[in-house]
Amino acid sequence: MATETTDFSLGSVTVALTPIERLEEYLQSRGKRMTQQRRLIVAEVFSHHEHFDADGLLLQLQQKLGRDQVSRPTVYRTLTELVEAGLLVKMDLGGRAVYEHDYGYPNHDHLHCTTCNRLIEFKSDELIAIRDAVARQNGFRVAGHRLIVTGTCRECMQARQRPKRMLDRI
Amino acid sequence: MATETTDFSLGSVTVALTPIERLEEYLQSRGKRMTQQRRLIVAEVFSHHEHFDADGLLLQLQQKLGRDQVSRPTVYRTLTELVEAGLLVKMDLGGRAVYEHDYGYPNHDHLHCTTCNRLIEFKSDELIAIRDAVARQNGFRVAGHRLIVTGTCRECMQARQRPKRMLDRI
DNA sequence: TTTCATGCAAAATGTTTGCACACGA
DNA sequence: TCGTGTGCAAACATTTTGCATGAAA
Repeated sequence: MATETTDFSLGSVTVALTPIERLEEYLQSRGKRMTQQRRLIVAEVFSHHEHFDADGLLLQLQQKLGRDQVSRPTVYRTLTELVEAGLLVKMDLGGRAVYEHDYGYPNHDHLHCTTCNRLIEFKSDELIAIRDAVARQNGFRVAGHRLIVTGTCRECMQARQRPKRMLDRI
Repeated sequence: MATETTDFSLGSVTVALTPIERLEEYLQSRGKRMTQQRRLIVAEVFSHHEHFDADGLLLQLQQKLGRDQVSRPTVYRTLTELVEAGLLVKMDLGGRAVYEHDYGYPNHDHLHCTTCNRLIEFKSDELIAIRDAVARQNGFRVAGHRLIVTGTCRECMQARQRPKRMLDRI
């Protein structure tokens, strides 16, 4: 505790528009339309701050709204749009696409526990500085980055040490 | 040039065994067998240091050896083994699995040009230091990491500025 | 009233698997 | 020989697409 002084925790970013308003703005600028399905998807996606995939989102929508509100292709198409609109970021984790909030939330990176599959977020300005220095040296124009540190989280390490109480979290 | 002093270039690591010998050792320790197909795959994979995917490797094998030397499932199964054996590392890039050498080659990260799809390698000890500090603060046991910086490489930036000479590299 | 978006079913993509036969130790 | 590896075909999981219908602007 004494030697670790840098703060890797996340704050939040104040934004002028709600996610739905932000999407509306984006859609209008492209001659696209705000639909009932897009509203439902954005509302669900931004109702909590967790990482999710297309299938999980579809399931949530079906459970909360009934089976016939939003179809699978529309979920995929809308997720692509939300990424284009800057509301979400997409990352590839073990073959499937995982999404998380990018709007109203600071840029950050992840610790990925390969035992319980949890993602822990952290933020580091020093990392950005290194990234930009490397890019500069290579004449590379940075658009963004994705850092995923894989390993085992505290809970799973402890669970491994006392194999009495087996956690079956996925 | 004057302000950039840190060295991000890669060296190489001297190893006692050839990749095939290293695989042989791994296979024996597990009661598995060295086969003609595994030999062919390892030889092809380590004949040059480039990033590749399963499909590309299969194509290379078919072109150099004829169509009936190694099947697609065997390529996939063997790639999985080479990762387990520590000869290769696997990463997910835009939905598909991409492999690269891990044996006889230092750990490193990548700049990914989204225009020409090229991967530029770099190495940074400072990055490792930050990674480990974050992990320590979270009680996280690090197994490894994957950092991919996305953007546009020098050549594609230049090509964009003078749209005369169109590069059609993929 | 004209686009654009949706849903359905089917296709495409990338990867994995069951099973009979082949082969290495 | 004995058990592991292979190839084939089929299954699989995820994501994308063509097309007719439905709904925003």
